[in-house]
Amino acid sequence: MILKPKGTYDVWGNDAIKLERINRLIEYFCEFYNYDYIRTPIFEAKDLFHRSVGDETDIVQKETYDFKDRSDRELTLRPEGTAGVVRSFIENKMYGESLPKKLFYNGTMYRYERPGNGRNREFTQFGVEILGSNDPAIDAEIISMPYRLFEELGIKDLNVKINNLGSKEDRENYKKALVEYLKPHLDDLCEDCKRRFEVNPLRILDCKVDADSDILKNVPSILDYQSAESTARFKKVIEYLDYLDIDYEIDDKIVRGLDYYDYTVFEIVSENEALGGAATIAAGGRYNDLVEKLGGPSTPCMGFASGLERVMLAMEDVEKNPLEVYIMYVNEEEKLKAITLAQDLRISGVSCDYDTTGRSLKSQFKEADRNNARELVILNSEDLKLGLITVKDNITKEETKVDENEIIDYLVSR
RNA sequence: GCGGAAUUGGUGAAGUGGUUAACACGCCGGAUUGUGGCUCCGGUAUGCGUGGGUUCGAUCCCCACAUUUCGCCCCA
Repeated sequence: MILKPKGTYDVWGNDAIKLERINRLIEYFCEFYNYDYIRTPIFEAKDLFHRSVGDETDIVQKETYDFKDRSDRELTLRPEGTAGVVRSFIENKMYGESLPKKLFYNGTMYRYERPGNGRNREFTQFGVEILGSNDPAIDAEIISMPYRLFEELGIKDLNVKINNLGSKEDRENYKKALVEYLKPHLDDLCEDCKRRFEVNPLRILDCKVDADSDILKNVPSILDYQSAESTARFKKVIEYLDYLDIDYEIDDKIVRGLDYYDYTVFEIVSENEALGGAATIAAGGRYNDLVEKLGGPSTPCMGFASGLERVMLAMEDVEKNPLEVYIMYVNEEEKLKAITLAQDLRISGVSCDYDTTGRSLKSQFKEADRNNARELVILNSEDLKLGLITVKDNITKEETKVDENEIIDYLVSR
């Protein structure tokens, strides 16, 4: 038997029902928030991700699927969605149109990782990007939109964590202060943090091992190293979130793993057993320098991405929509009637089905119940001769004999 | 990339170096000669992750690989 490649998975059964529901809600939300759908290629030039996500990040260092095509072009399966959208924004000169450009995408991403619960090599992200506005109201919308979406999906125990990384200069100033502070304590940090100290000291804030140590508890806060302008901006974001009635928690230890973030960054976390405790189901932030860095005009942007596999895990099981009509028959004459009746009902907008495995009538009843059928049509040769069809309400168990010519209208009306 | 655990039928699972690998659920059929969901009876086609090895003999022991899962790393 040939098995699916490691880190991939099939969506079917209850997961498929969940995914359909999520996708429908995404489209519904995006329409009402005025986002336009964008689809970009699943593979892009390798350089795009090196220059956007960052050469030194783990994602690019060890997780991308890189390959050469037959003409030796260096390509990479997209590990995230923002880079492609920004590339498309520049390449198609969308900056020439009315701004801001509000876009959403929903598709598969690829990272060569160790698979685990809610973590796959091929996974699906839904995300939103707003290009061309630095209004703090955008920040508030980018945070509140997925939050409301998750609420609508019935996900409980949502928690927003938010931080302000400020401008590049703000971060450089902070980095200096942080290094200064940590230097004398270096020996007391875990091995990973010693490495991070050299490569990317900001990420030490993320460390789980040392999180409870006094060293990290007393670490200088990045919020104290912001310019007046950045601090005022962040205050506005917070104010808007308050007005939108979003629960959040300012966490000055959040630094994201992608290099392009600045100013507002956030995570939406779900406390959920299926996810093994707390798991980030969406995250994002501002990236005001990225468009320029990739060769476009200076354009402030913000976006988020949400891993649909994790969203599915955080959701309760969903019931399949019940079947409206199940048609039962035993002999060939009745079967002919069943087939034509089924077609007529389906065209009339009534969902229905009938047996095709030669089951006994008893089993057909069971199958109808498995489909949660609301109405049972029980075909009977004797009745058919009189032009009658028996309909049984599967909830009240009441039976009615309906004239053959009125059966469609009768079932549509119910 | 590092470390641990797991892998038995449609599903959940018990079990043993040697004739028919339990039990439960599900499913199918019958009792009910065309109206079920309860009950009872019966059935469920060469099934022990894959490939090697040890052995007279392996589902059970050894090795490798694959997949899943937990922790680390990282992230959605």
